[in-house]
Amino acid sequence: MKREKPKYKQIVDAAVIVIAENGYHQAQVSKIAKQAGVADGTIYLYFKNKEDILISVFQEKMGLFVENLQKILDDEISSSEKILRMIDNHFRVLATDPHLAIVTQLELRQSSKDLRLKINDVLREYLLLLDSILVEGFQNGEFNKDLDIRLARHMVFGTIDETITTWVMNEQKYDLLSLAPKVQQLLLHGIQAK
Amino acid sequence: MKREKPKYKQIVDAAVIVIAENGYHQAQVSKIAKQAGVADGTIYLYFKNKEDILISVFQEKMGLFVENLQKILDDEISSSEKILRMIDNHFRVLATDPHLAIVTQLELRQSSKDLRLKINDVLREYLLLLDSILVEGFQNGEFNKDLDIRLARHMVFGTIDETITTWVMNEQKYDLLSLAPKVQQLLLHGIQAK
Amino acid sequence: MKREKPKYKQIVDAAVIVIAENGYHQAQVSKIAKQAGVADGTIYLYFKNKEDILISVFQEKMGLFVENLQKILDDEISSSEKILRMIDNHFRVLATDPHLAIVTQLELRQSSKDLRLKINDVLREYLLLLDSILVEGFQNGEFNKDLDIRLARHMVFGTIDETITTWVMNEQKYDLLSLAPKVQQLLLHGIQAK
Amino acid sequence: MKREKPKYKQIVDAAVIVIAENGYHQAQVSKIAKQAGVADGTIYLYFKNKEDILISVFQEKMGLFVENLQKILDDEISSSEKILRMIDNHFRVLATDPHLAIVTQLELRQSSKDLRLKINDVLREYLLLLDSILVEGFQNGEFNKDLDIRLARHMVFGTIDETITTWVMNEQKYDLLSLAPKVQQLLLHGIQAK
DNA sequence: GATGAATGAGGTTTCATTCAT
DNA sequence: AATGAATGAAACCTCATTCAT
Repeated sequence: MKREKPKYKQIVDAAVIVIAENGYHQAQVSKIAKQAGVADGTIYLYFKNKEDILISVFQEKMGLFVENLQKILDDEISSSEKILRMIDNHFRVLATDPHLAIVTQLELRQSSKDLRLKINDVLREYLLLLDSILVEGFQNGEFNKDLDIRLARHMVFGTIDETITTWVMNEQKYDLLSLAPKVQQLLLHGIQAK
Repeated sequence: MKREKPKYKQIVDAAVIVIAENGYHQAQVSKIAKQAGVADGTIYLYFKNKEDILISVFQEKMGLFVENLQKILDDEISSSEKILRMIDNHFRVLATDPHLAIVTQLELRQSSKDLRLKINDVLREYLLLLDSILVEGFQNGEFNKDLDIRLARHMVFGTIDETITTWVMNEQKYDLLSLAPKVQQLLLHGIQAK
Repeated sequence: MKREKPKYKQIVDAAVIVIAENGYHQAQVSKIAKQAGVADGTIYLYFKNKEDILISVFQEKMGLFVENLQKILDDEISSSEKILRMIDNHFRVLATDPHLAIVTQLELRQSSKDLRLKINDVLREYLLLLDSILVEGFQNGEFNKDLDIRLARHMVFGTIDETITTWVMNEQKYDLLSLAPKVQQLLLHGIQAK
Repeated sequence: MKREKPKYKQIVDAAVIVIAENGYHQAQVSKIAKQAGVADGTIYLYFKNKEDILISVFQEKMGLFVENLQKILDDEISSSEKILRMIDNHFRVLATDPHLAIVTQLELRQSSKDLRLKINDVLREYLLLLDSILVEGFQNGEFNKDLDIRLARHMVFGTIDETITTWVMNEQKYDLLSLAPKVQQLLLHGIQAK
């Protein structure tokens, strides 16, 4: 399993840094290799091509979100509490890793449609977990039954994403985490049963 | 004023079509020129460079949104009704022009960070109008005063954007307009005073 | 018709010189462009890709052989005389253009199987003309009827080719043309009716 | 003497198979190593570099031709009969080993001029034996004294080579050996005294 | 104003070879 | 003797932009 080898992770981490600092279109393979401390050719022992590096970046890092969210789902807490924690987790992961925030919110979105479709496959897993919280909330009466689940998901994810993207675009000048409670309140108010 | 000359609009319209049909990275200047029925060099009589074409696309087309939204603001109706109409307008414009929907939701997002910052300047005008509705609603007691205006704006715009992007990614297979009432209900429920 | 433009021929001629002087694998597109006095990109206005340059070299230059051979065929002379003149023409063209001789006999043969198959299509035209001389000679009784036409063609072309290749490999140190009469005698003796 | 070690032959045989099946330009050292069942690095214990493998392929396999031809020369038979047997041997060896035929007639000819000059050194031994038959034939009056020995050699080898190459290019679809008698007749007719 | 031929910088990927184990 | 992970040089082609006509 290649992704357990240290160099695999070295290269993925290097890619995040290089993309964040130089921008997607200036993130040449040679730069990533240099940052990772390996030769250009070594990259191709661990990745099929450049696109494969970028997908791996997303998979590896998105894994953090999914893994944490999975744990949240397993806890015996109310659906509302799960939404709260999910938002907190989402904000916290990106607030903790400024490079990663730039990469996911701005840079990786410049990738070709092809690459973004693959990235979406990774994202889908995350959104499915979100859906399962929403479904649970509908069933136990915490959330408003009249809601369309798809739209509720759009609202939760769209609000989070827009909030973080704006924060990144403003060069992370203010404290993202301190926005979490208000976003939580806003979204819960939007979906909770009256 | 160059942008009143017929060729200016010809080229902007050609750009929308070429980008929608070929994708952002396959939208070469020569293709746009051909589609517009002018020579490559002619493009540079009307635009400073390629980026300038893309910004103009956004400005020209965004104009539709802003213009309509301005009219809505001028009407003597409740703030809630204004939000309703704004959402309807946003959905309607993009549902009516499939090429434009592809360009704004998918293709232009692949542009460089620089370009997207400039696109955001254009978008800001639209978001300021949205803000003015929200402020009005707070002041006249229609909307929940506890809300952070910035976050409320993220929620409204993020939800709309996420909903439309998902619709475009699904190849516009279902009827977008029929989702408008539910999105309206969802968002109003989220921001209205209790 | 691109191949009537002067730059097309400029580039083809430059390619012959660069390949002859540097060898097939050292004939980079940039070198050919420099020799032709044009920018690298200009090459691609006239040729689809590098392979296309090489095929064109062969087509353009092989054209000399075929054109001359066609004229010989049209003359009202004996079949033996036609063979004589064909050999003379073949030797003369290559003896006159040392660069071309290196390219056709040594360098172009290093090309990939794909390219060589395309080169063979060009060559086939030439061999068909040779066949038509042989057929005529069989029919008018000048050549030995027992001969298999395919093998006779192999003998004529194989002998000529081997003779010239050896001459090129010996750095064209001796006079190729002076070998022509003996090759003619040898081949005619081999195929003439007793 | 390294070339007596089993791995030396293993690698040479692997090279023939890999080149025949993948083509010269797709015959990477790593593929040859894999086919031979050794590590990449092991190749370099037996060969100086990749070119050395290819020269060795030619030397080892050409040995078959030379060895057989040497035996033919030692027989007490007429010079014409020796030519007959030489042709038969040449055809037979390649008809029997389709991989080898592809390698010698098509793939190795794509090698660099340098490599081909070295291959020619190997070939020279074979051509010298051919020359000795021709000289013998001139001296004992079997062959036409007027012939230039060099050109006669070109004719014999060129015809054989052209015939076999055409056969390989036609994917060895017809029976090569059955052409031998006609080629023999053709060449003998070309060189025999009248 | 309009043309379109010409420009030339820049990056991903392959693969022969090495060398620490 | 044998391994195989690591190296790093090298080149084709695209396309935004210019400028002579």
